[in-house]
Amino acid sequence: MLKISTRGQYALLVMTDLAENTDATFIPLKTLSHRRNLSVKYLEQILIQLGKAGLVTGSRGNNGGYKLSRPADSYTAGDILRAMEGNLSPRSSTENAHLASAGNESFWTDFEETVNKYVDSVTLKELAQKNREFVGYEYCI
Amino acid sequence: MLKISTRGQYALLVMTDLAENTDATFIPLKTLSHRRNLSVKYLEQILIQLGKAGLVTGSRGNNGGYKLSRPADSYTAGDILRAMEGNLSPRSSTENAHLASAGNESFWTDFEETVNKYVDSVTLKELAQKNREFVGYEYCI
DNA sequence: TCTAAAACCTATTGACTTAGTAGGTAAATA
DNA sequence: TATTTACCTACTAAGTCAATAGGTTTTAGA
Repeated sequence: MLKISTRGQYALLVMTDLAENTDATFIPLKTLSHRRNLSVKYLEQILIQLGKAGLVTGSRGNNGGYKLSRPADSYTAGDILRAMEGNLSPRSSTENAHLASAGNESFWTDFEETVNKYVDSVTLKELAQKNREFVGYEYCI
Repeated sequence: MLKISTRGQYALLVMTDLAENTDATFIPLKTLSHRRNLSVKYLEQILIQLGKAGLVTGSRGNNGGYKLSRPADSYTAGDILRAMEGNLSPRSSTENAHLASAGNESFWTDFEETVNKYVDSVTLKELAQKNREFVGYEYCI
């Protein structure tokens, strides 16, 4: 159905939260989960996956938590979504012989390319900035 | 997972099959299903849905079948996919309050717009043409 | 008018995916 | 040593989706 999973969407949100934290401190899951009103256990799965993909760095124990592994402007939205969703191909990877009518193969590869090009045109820094603007506006009400 | 359902993919294939039929005759499901090696009953669901969307016209009884409702170059791939998938929004329509952090709202609306713009840039006629070229090539082996 | 061929309709199953929960282990700090 | 945190692994309940199946209605032709 051409949907990005909620996990992918949450990942994008949490990454913007981490991006707002410019100093090198770690932010614990508890704080992040509270900000987004999600269970710690659920967010955990997302951050562990982001960690395995190298996008965030975790630190255990007291004063531990998560932070971005790199500067915010070095991430694209695509980096984050692909880390959660796998590739962004509009076709299932389970090869289906019936569907392999290679006539419109290029339609699908171009489709995927279009999607990737878009999500890679937006940086995490930009997302965080927009988010901050919006939150600011919200607080002004 | 950003996938187009197999039904959507089949729909695109079947529509190209119908597009090759330039005269006004109806092609029965039996023929179409044989060409794509799919069960009649399964293809049926797809064509009924395409019919309800007005993309194909069915005729019952002897010598009945399906044909395109309009000339092939008046369809875009997007018309066909949306008829099968509903809208092509990368987010689920079931509103999730947690995810409504409108900061990156524009990211998602632009995402959808990018997808729609792409799928609407390809006409059924072009798809059918590519398919024909490929089949020709295949037969030459 | 009968018969066959076709579209059309509605339900169901079985496999898979996914959102969210839960219980536990390992590491780091105070 | 105790607390705080990340990290790991499993599970469940709901939903989606591909594919099958049994039936009804319409149409053309014999």
